Amino acid sequence: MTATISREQQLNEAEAACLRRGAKLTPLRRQVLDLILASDSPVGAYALLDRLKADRPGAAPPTVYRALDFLLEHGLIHKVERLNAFIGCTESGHGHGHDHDHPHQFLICRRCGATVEIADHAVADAIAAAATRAGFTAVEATVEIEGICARCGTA
Amino acid sequence: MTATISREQQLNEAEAACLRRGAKLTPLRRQVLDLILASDSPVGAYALLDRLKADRPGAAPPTVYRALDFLLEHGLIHKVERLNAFIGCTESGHGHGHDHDHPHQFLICRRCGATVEIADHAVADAIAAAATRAGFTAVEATVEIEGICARCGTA
DNA sequence: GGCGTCACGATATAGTATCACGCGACGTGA
DNA sequence: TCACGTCGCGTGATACTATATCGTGACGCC
Ligand SMILES: [Zn+2]
Ligand SMILES: [Zn+2]
Ligand SMILES: [Zn+2]
Ligand SMILES: [Zn+2]
Repeated sequence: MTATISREQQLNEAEAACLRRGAKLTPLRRQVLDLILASDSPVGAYALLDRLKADRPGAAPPTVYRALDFLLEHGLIHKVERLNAFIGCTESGHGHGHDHDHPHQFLICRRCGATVEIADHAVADAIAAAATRAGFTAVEATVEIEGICARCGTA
Repeated sequence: MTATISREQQLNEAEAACLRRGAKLTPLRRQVLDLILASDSPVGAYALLDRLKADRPGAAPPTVYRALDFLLEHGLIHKVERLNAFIGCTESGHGHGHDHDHPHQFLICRRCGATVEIADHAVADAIAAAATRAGFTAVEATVEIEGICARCGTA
């Protein structure tokens, strides 16, 4: 399990997921997603724009933001608020496909910048309980944990 | 308990807390903190700047960002990442003073924008446990829960 | 063919945050 | 008393992030 999936394969799965939802993963959107998946840490919109310009000289901020909006909307990527950057969703292709908005948390390494997505039920439950206790109806939660990753901690 | 504290009193407590830490709550910093406490929802840096300009025509972005950095560093305010805005820490004056960096979470109402800080131990513990399980050393966590507040939910 | 929707190009602008330089106030020790 | 370092802040420029607006061509539908 947790076998490494090729980017090509991820893209194809994403395309299929979009079709199931009645949406289209156009070449542009596919390319932006590919650029995000190709990076091992979260990528900023303007970094994407720069890379995009190599292929599409006419690309401008709205070009990339529109693609990002689409990918976010369909759960193919997430935004890391602390970094103003975007990262591919790793919960796809592991059984339950792309939820539109599944509970997730990020572990962000201060030293190397590596950011991994986890989906911890205990955290999600504790958050839901805390919200309820405060008379609050939780819809979604941003959880971004900063610290030192295993690789950097043992080095 | 949880008696309402006047802003004046909060400011004086903040000043005392700074002194204890060997820092100075200068008039400028005090004024920025006052503006933040005066708002019932998180305030953006440029909104603060506009209000600051009434008193200090020369104020510029660095003026407010330097004050914000100081206030953040000393735990007097927090940043709400989802909103790019700042809010006073409500854990002060309730016994344990201003921790430099205490665990906290935000409940952000989608309808009215009201944002309240909570300090739920179960959430903090669940996050610490999840991080440990992943071999990650957590240092601090951003937790921002979006939904509908009690007031808006019952209306 | 007329029409609505959608994806995208293109230009401009808004909103958020930092850099770099300088200067005066203050404390400290020679 | 003076040289020196630190700190707080003024000031101008710049970088970085995100959105508004208008136009146009492709496509599906009737
Ligand atoms: Zn995900
Ligand atoms: Zn690391
Ligand atoms: Zn607080
Ligand atoms: Zn509300």
